[in-house]
Amino acid sequence: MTTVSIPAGWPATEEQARAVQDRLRERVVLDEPGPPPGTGHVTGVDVAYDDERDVVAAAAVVLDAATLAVVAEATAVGRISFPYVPGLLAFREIPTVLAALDALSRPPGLVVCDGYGLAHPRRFGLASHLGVLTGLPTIGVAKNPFAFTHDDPAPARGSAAPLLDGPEEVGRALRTRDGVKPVFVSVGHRVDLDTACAHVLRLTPRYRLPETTRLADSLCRRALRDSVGR
DNA sequence: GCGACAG
DNA sequence: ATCTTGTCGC
Repeated sequence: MTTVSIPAGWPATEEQARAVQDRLRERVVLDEPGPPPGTGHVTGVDVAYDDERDVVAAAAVVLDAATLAVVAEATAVGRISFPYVPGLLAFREIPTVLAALDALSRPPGLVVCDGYGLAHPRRFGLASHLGVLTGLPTIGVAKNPFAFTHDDPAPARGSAAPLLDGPEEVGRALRTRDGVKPVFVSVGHRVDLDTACAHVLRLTPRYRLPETTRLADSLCRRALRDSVGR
């Protein structure tokens, strides 16, 4: 497990953070299909907080995309680098997530983030931000529709409906289990939306949320507990 | 102007 | 995100 500090020059205000997003957004690549589902590695990243202690723990879990077997894991802890502000989530999570990714012994392949990519007020959510900084293909899978709208997908697993920001499609409400609330998929970097959804369906053989995020979630919570003991 | 709003 | 035990159900 590695320890990270807040990077020099990290935004200190919302205005600065939005300026960073506006600048980095130009580097997002949207014209690649992305890695074929079921091949190579798929990596889940997630973060847990202890606001009381000002500590954040991140985890990265690498799965074999064909079997969903875990092939590598890493964690990192650091200080909380930004308050939670809707639309600026990346500034709270990214330094520690980058450290966890760096600590992996295997290449991550496609990275699955908790949250959004293109589905973002300025079209630059956490998944897009992480993709631009690492160069890796990324997608976002969120549990809530944020401020976006969507029709209810048909009840069967695999059904989907556009996730809309006004008239613009920014992602997809994707039903991963029969009759269960959908997840909200959006493109991060170097992956198209159809491919992103195909990956998410392969990652949900049993539960609503992808195995990647389930495993990363439990690992970062454990790392947070272990960082102080309890 | 105010509230809502990924995690 | 987080506060939080047992409990109902497959």
